[in-house]
Amino acid sequence: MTIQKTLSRHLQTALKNLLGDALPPTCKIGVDAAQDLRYGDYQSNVAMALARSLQKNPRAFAEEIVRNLGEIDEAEMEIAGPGFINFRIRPAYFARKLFSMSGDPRLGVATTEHPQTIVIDFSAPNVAKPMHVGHIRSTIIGDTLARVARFMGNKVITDNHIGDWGTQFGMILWGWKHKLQPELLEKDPIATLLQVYKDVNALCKEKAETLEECKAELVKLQSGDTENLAIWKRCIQLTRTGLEKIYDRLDIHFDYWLGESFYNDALAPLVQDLMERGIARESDGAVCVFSDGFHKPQQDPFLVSKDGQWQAVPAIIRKADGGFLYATTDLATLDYRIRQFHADAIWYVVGAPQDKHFKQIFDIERMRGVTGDFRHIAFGSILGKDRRPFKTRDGETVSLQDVISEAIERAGRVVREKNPSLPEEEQEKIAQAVGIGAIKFAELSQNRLSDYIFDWDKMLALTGDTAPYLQNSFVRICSIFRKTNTHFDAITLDSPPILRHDAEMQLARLLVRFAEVVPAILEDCRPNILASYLYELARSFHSFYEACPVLRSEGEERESRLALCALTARVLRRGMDLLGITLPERM
RNA sequence: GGCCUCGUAGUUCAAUGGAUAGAACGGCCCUCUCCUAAAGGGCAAAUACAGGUUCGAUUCCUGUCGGGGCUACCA
Repeated sequence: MTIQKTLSRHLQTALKNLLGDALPPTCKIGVDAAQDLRYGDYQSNVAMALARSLQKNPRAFAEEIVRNLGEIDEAEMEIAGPGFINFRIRPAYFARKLFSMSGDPRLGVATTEHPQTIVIDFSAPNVAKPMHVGHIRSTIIGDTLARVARFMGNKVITDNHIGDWGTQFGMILWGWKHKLQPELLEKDPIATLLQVYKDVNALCKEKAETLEECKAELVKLQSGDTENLAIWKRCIQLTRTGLEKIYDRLDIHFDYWLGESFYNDALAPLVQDLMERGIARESDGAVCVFSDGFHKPQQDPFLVSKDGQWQAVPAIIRKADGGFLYATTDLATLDYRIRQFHADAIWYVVGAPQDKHFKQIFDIERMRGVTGDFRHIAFGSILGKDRRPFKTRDGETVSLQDVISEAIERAGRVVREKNPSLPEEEQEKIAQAVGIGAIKFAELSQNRLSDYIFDWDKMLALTGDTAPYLQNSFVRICSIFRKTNTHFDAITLDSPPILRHDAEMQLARLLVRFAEVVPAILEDCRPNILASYLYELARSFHSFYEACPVLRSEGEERESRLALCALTARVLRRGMDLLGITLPERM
């Protein structure tokens, strides 16, 4: 059990003793890690929170609680400020926690009490278009959430819902037939397809007749024309091959690649069903679902004023021309995931601008009686230097491939400079771990909802609050263990470590919190709390490393410090694994 | 117009309603005979504005100003 929970239980007992039935059953007994060491290690606000409804003085009530608790093994308590109960954990208790943690492969992290089947939908690039920086957020955040959810004991299914059936295929098909240079296609399929798309797109703006021809190609494809289907399949295959290369480099993998086209046959029956059940109806020739969730302006995010009348913004599921849309496919996809995967939860890692779309989808499912934990895990936009979102429509943005290559190159320059004696092969491996780690960590250490400005130097920075800083702390530990006979994994403690130095205590304080931090990530799907925890841990380790000699200390102090290093290494490795970042043993 | 969202050091980002608002980069000082200096230790520097709720507000509510997004047949 985490320290947080242990202390919380103590408080609960005390409050029951004091209040009996007067204790509201829903009362959350919060115990938090203190933000400042002056106030101890953990703190609770219950006294202040309850004082008002009990008509008691918060400070006096806090004293009552502490008196009722009496002496506890774990910590000393004191009342401070307006009624905080501060806990100062006894070093011996920290040491005991570290001892039990070091014998646990999960490092104290409990699995979830209610394991679920969770489908996570992320990345989802379009066919025939390369991934650009805009895909970084969904891809990296989604992958980390999948890793964490899995580690917590859930059954996780990752699904790359690629855009393989959009209207862009009209242009691509036309371009394939009129513009394609086969030799270029061999060399770099995705870039060539993108160029074809861009050229045709430009051409369509000039010549209306080309646009018409493109539309005709799309209709042919959709009605099952053999030639067009073959080209379409080839495009998907080429794209997928190219994408897999990038995903491999990023060490990100999907259980399924069920793109939009997979659901084609399900769309017509779905619309039919929704109409028969009275959920969808025709409006202006299109088939729409008008959400019934809200009806008053101000409360309804889907209401819009049209011709002076308030009316709902519908989710259109069939166009007047009979075509289906994004919303239709998403409904069919959700059905499939419930039916085939038996999903309890479906998480969509998709940008914040699509907020309304998902509200509509989830609302329609509610109207149909489909239940589940559906979440739109939104994230902010990546902005250009001008603070405006990249306009992906023009295709003028930075490709993900370029970001990755540049990152590895920059890291490579530093490795060669810092560690010229290493074999070239190993230098290259380190450059990969450092470069890709830097990209991932830069993404994961931000609050997912904030917009941020794309900046090469920031995303690829190698000093400061970055992956290499964390990797370096691990490397320092490996370096210590290279000079002893044991590997850090082989360390087994006979007794709890000794914590005398401030730096040792601080490290201990952070190490035991790993078990509190990991489950908290999924409460709000925020990987950045893990990233910032790991950064803090690495910082604490670096301080410890400067202040406390390990190999040059003696006796039980040496053993104890070795144990602290070993445990730090294991927490770093597990934590970075949850973030999908590789830790090199030297750099 | 309506709805959503954001506004924090020079810059880029943090902060489940908690105590003296954290970092990083940049700037200015120190520290390699010592387990890797991709490091450590210091200094200066910020909550857009005005009200309200609360013992306590960067966080919740209202308004103003300013950015961005969405607002029926693209995905």
